[in-house]
Parts: sequence; structure tokens; C-alpha cells
Amino acid sequence: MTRRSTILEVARDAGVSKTSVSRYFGAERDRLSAALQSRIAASAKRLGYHPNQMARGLKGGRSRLIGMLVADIRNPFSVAVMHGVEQACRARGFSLMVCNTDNDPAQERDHLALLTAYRVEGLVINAAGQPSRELRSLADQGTPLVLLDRILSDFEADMVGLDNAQAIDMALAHLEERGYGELLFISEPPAQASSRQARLGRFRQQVAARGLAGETLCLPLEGGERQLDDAIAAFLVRRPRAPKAVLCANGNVTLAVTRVLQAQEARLGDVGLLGIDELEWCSLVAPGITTLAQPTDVIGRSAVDSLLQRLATADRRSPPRRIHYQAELIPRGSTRRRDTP
Amino acid sequence: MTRRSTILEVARDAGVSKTSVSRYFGAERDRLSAALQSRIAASAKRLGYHPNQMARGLKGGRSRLIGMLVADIRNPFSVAVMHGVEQACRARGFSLMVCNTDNDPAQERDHLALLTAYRVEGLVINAAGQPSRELRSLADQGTPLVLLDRILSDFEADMVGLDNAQAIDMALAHLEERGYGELLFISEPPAQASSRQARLGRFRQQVAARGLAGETLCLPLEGGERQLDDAIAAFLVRRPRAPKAVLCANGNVTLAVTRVLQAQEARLGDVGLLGIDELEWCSLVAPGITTLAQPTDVIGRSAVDSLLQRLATADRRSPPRRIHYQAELIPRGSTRRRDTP
DNA sequence: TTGTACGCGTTATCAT
DNA sequence: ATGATAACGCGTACAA
Repeated sequence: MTRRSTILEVARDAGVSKTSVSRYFGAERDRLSAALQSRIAASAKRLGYHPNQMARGLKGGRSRLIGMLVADIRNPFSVAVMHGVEQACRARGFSLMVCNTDNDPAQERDHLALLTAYRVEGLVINAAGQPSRELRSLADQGTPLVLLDRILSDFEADMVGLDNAQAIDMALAHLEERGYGELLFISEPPAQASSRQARLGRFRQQVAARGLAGETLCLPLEGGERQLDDAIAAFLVRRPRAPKAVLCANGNVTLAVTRVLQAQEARLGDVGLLGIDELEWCSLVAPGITTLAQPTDVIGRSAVDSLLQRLATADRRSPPRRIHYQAELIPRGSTRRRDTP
Repeated sequence: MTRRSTILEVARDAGVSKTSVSRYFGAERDRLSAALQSRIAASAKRLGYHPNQMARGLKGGRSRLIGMLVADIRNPFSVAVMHGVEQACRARGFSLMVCNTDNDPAQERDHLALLTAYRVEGLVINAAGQPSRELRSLADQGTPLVLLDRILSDFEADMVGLDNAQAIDMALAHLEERGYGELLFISEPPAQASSRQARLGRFRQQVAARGLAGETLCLPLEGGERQLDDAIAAFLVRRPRAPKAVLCANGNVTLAVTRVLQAQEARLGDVGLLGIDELEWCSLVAPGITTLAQPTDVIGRSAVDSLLQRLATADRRSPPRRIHYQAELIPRGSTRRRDTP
């Protein structure tokens, strides 16, 4: 059990000064003579030396840490974005501290305090509705922030996410083209997240604009199963004016709705189903569920880019940028009607 | 943009010494008079002071950081375990640094170096086959390690995972009871992970012991699609001696196999399907896919417990503990035959 | 090209 | 009960 060695020990072992060792592991390796370099390399290797990032951070004020706040780590969308975030961080020489809040404001505050304590240099945030005091404080201290998939009321920050209007338009165009005319849009409660509001609002507006019959249903997925079941049953039973379709505001909704439709033995396609968020199993549920895929990896990388750009240019306070990416439609059987061949 | 304040500023503002402020935020708050406490609290709050964890770590050698290495962050099983790990960390006052290696040994080494640099106090590892030099070095320096779901050859460390033998036995018993007698076990290449070897070996042994017809197929999921397709087709076409069933060694395999079975228009149940790892969509693919669920949350928490126990008792070097949890069978339609009512 | 000396923010030790 | 001071490991002026 070798104790962890310090820069001083390496210096002694190599017969050089701390400074030289520091330079060797820092950005000034070139300034060292070849002789010194190899001696230091040898000693460091033999002693298993690794610079202490804590000490580095202390000294330079640079933790090389990016923090990420995730509302629900078990949501595949979040994980996919996180994958992109992590890649981008690594590529740019940063490490990532991921915190899952389980949609709990208290956990969110705790985690923010922690990330503050570790002096993260930037923050990628996908979390609950209202900006906490901790968050404001972080922003106030000049820590670059990026909001994922949602904006916060009364809080200025960069954000990157989906072009919700385009996504809804694309969904409606597809459903219309496939002959569905009576639509039900189902979402989790929109109060929490701006993107939910955006999708909901656009749906209402465009359904009217296109002269379709459309209604909306907002309810919590946990605890609202019964209500969801009843609502869908009522929707399906009603005397049809046109073929019916359900539009799901995100992947969780798609999952819950698919469960209900199967329980009610509805035939996908005869009743249309289109979900926002592509999930690995959507192609498996016969005859395949049509989805709108988000470019998750790009979103994640873009978030980090945004962050690091603010960091590099020391540009806080310029007006927030909002980046919206286009969804991609993946047509499958759940939006192909069989009753009218 | 308020600059981040330090302990010294708080001390000055409150008219006390650094030491007292340090005590207030540390474990010795009681030793301070009520008067001092309230003055410090007020100043700290007004200045938005948070102790710098970097400095703390540097001074005390305690980073309060746990590292986690994940082979594939997009694997739901990994995420589920990670959820448990994170909960346990938080509950015990630690933060978690998660690193995804995408099954790439190079990334694994990089990440280990990073985690070393941040002086993580413990490491939860779910990663590729051979222990890298970095890993050995970490272990050698006394950092507690826990292996998740796999042991490493020629490398002693605690581990927590599934009781693979029990899982396979349970699967075979279920399939046998349901009348399947000709089995195909499909796994990703076992060289990478010990748990794959354990499942594979147990399958071979028990199939023989029970007098069943069993064969095995090992292949990489990416790039091996064609081969998988052919192998399953051959298995299905063969003249049956008994009802056939496929046993999938993990969730990824289940996904791939389900795709193939659907493409070949096999009726689930008529050809049995049982997968290790419960996934949210397994109940959705008609008539439901029978699975063996791992207690992911418990596994994650248990891993952290194991770590922290080593830490607390400063007990490195006592023989490695191995903790195995039982799988739970979730029977669904994919293992219910319809041809013999 | 290489080394000396100081400070980053904190906690631990020793006084008072 | 409180404070002064010395480390912790490192980077960086500055000096040589």
C-alpha cells in the first residue's frame, strides 16, 4: 500500500525543483530540457504520481469541473443528453459531476450547494420549475449556466432544446396526412417545465388553425393511471367525426399511453399513436410506434459548447442565447390506418 | 456579480477568527457560543458563503467524493444501479462522480486517472475485462474498490452483483415447468465480463443435469445482427424434439433477440423467450416478455455500503467480500405456450 | 533553462 | 470558548 506521492517527492526523487515537476505536468513542458523531462517522467512513473486536482483547483481557481443537474436520471432522454454532455466535457478537458434530483426541489437545492462547494465552472441544468435561491446565487456569481429543454420563469440563462413548435407542426402534418382528424394530446403537468407548455400551446393553436378536432389532457403519470385510463376510454368510445389519434408529449407519456391502449385492446394504427422522444422499444411494439426523435447527443454537446464559450470569453451578462434543434419524424405502423385500405 | 467569498471575509465581517468560522461549518459548531454562532450565520448568509470543498479536501485529505465507472451509461441496468449508488452516496454525505467508458479501455484509463486526480475516496466499478495499470495502482494506494456485476481476473476486490447460478436455475426451472425442452442461450461475448461467463457456464451445466437440449450462442450485438438472425432462424427451423425457447443473458440481448423474432414472425410463447434484466417495455411487447429482474437499487446501495465500510474501518486488505443478490422472476406471456392448451 | 518563495482556502494544533 | 499559526499540494511571479 504505497502512499500517494506528492509533487515534492517526485522533485526530490528526480533531483529537480517542484517548479520543474509542476511545469512538466502543466502547460509548460516545452520549457524543460529533454534531460529534465525524462528524469521527471521516470520518477513520476515509478512513484505513481498524479497531480492533485484539489490543490490545482485551489491554486488556480479552476476546478475543471462541470456540473449537471438531471431531473430524472432514469429517463432515457436525460441519459442520452447526458451522454453527449459527458463526451463534450471530456473532449474539452473537463470532468462531469452528475446530480440526479428525482424531481425533488429539496434535492435540487442540496446538489446545487454541493456543486457550488466543488466550484464547478459551469452548470448544465435540467430541473424543476422555479429557480431556487441557490441557482440564482450561482448565476449571480458568474457561473455559466445552460438550461436543458426548458426555460425558467424570471431567470435569464442560455438554453438548448427542441424546437417545440416545429415538432408539433411536424406531428400534426403527419397525422393529418395519414388521415387522422380527431386528436388527443396528452402531457404531464405543464407547470413544471416550459417545454411542456410550449408543446401544449402550439398544439392548441395549430389544431385550431388546421381545423382539426383536438383536445388536451394533462395529468401526473404517477397516481394518475386511473384517470388516464378513463380519459382514453372516453376518447375512444365517443362517436367519431374522423379517425382518432393520440399525441404523446414525451417518452414517459408514450409508455403510459401504450400500456393503456394495450389494456383496452385498441389496435395501434386504427387509433393513431405518435410520441415525442424516440425509445429503443418503439419499433418493437407492433406495428411500431411512430415517434419524433430529438437529437439528444447534439443537444448535450451543444449545451457544453455554450457553457465553455461563455467561460472562455468571460462573457457573462450578454443576452441569453436560445438554441433549438429540429426533431426528426420516424414513421411507423402506429400512424397507418388499416380500416381504409 | 458577487465574487465568491472566503472564510476570511466571513470572519472579518463577523468580527471573529477564521477558526471560529471553520468550526461553525465543521463538526464543532457546539463549541461556539450562541452569540458567535448567530453572528457567523448572519455574515455567512449575507455574503453567500459556502466552504470551498477543494480547500477542505486539500487540507484534510478527504475529498468526500466517490467515483463510479460505468461501461455503458445507456444501458438501463447500469443507470438503475447508478441511481442506487447516488442515493446511498448522498445519504452518507458523499458526492458522486460518474464516468462513462463506452466500453473503451482507453477511456477507462483516462477516467481512472481523473478520478485519481480528484482523490476520490472510493470507487464503484463496472467496466471492461482486464484491470488496467491505473486500477491496480489505485487499489495499491488503498482506495476502496467495489466491482459491480463482474469480477476481474487476477485482481482482488469486493464485488456485488447477481447470484448468477440461482438466476439461471430459476430460469431453467421456469422454462422446464412451462414445457420448453429445447433451449438456446444467447449472450454477448463472455470474455469481457465474468457474470457472462458465470451465466453461460451454469446454463451449460444445468441443461445437462436436467437432461434438456441446450445450446449456446455468443456474439457481439453490434455487427453481429446478421449472424444472430441466421442462428435464430436455424434454431427455429430445426425439427423440434421439444418446444423451443430462447434465454437471453441480459437486457441488450433481449432487445436484439426480440427484434429478430419479430422480423421472423415467430409467435412469442410458441417459441419461448426469457430475458435476464427487467426493462420497462417488456410488458408492452405482446404477449409480454418474461424476465428475471435484478434488484438494481439494492445492488447500488450495497456497493456504496461496502465501500464506506472499508473506508470507515480503514480495513483494506482483508479478504474480498462477494455479495450476490437473488433475481426475481416476472412471468409473462412469452413463456406460455398456446399450441397445447 | 531552472529554482525560490508566496499564496490559494481550509482545518488541525497549540495557545490563551 | 476563542484565536494565532502552520501545514495541505500545487502554480506562478520573480529571480538567477
